[in-house]
Amino acid sequence: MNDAGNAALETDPAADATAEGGRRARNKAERRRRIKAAARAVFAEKGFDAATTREIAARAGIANGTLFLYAPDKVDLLMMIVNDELDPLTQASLAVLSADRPLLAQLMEFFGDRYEYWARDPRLSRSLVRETFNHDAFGDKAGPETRRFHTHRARSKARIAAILRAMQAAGNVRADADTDQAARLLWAVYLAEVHEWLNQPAPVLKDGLARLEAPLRLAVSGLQPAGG
Amino acid sequence: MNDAGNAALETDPAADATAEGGRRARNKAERRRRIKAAARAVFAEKGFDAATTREIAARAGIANGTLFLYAPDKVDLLMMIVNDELDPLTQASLAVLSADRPLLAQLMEFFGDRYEYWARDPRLSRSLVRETFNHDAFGDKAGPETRRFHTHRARSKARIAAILRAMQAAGNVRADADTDQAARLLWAVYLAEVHEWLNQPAPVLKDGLARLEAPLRLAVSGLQPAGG
DNA sequence: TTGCTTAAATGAGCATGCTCATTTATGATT
DNA sequence: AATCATAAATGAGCATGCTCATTTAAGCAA
Repeated sequence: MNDAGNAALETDPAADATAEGGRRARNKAERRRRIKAAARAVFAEKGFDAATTREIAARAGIANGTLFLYAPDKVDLLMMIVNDELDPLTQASLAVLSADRPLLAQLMEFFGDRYEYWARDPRLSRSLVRETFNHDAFGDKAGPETRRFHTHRARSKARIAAILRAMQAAGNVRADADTDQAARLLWAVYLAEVHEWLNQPAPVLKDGLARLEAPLRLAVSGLQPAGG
Repeated sequence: MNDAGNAALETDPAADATAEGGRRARNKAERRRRIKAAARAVFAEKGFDAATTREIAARAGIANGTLFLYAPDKVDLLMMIVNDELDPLTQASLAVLSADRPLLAQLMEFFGDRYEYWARDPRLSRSLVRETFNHDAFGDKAGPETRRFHTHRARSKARIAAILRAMQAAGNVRADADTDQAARLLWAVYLAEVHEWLNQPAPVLKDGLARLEAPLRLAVSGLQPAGG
């Protein structure tokens, strides 16, 4: 990994500690990269529960204890990976929301992108959704990546509420609806449905989306302007 | 525990194996009782996570391994207790549902009973709700008490759907609504809200119910007959 | 280069949920 | 009562997530 690592060349520290910081910083970044890759691989192969932190550490080429200097617990390893993959996707999905298009269709697009992601590795997604519900304690025990996940989820929820407010201003949503409550409702439906969908032996994307659309439509119908 | 247990009196098996079965059956029942009591106590004192199966076994006066002859895993111990306490409550709540009274009020009563139960020991309830979401695997790995819990939950959901159908027949719910989907929606709201409520440092019953009513009202409004 | 300070890595070890080969109790048979 | 078959109980032991005292490496000053 470090091809300039013999003692003779090591006399000048600057020779190795270039550009982006010293050796420490670079070693740390490199290790984090290897840990992510190892965790990704082992989780994919074995699933979250069967994966052991020992195997992840071994495959990353580090000692067991070292792993826990980079992630406070196993869950945070999973969140680390999922955050990296899900964040850009979420950002893209949120960007195309608009006040001018039908609410249900937009919701289905937004949630559909997530369903598509979950469908790529349903077993791992099932574990993630499970851990999502754990949200244990009141923030104390959660690792940084777990917190990141929930922060971004809250942002998404808020963004949906904002769109609802915009639609309200445009007259496409009942004026007397509480948009925050409505966003909570919609998200609750999404969570419950995705949970149930992923708890099937072999979740199929299309089936999941169909199961989602029905209660979502029902929830949306309560938001229609009077006489809609 | 067995006061006729000396050898001299043991010559006649019938002297001890009375009424409700032989010694084996009675020992088993007695042990199950002690295990339940021990688990109840330890869970209440330490919370689910901090409670150890070793302490439960010790307090029940049995060996460690014996515990797992009576419950396949720790979660099933919790479910055993909760089922015993929650089942009568659920049955009573379901019994008073009727097609003639306002939907929202009935839902608030039904879910309110559960909130009241959860509020008695929020820490333990939090763990239970968390495990509820685990519903791991496709039924394979779940213990009998865990399965009992989910069966009864499904029954409750079905009962709500039935009430919705009755209300539909009475003209109090939109004729074109899918009552099964509607029940799913309502239950999803309940789950999401109870989850969020219990994840606060000190959940207060009234607050929780207030937070529940809002999105529930919204969901119900989508079920009103046209022009309601 | 030599010390020295501090950050980082290490791996033995702990706690705990659960298993399983062995031991013990129970009930039936003679 | 003696013998046997089977159900049940036992506790040593395993796997694994995580900790922490100890060791090693990195940066820096002289």
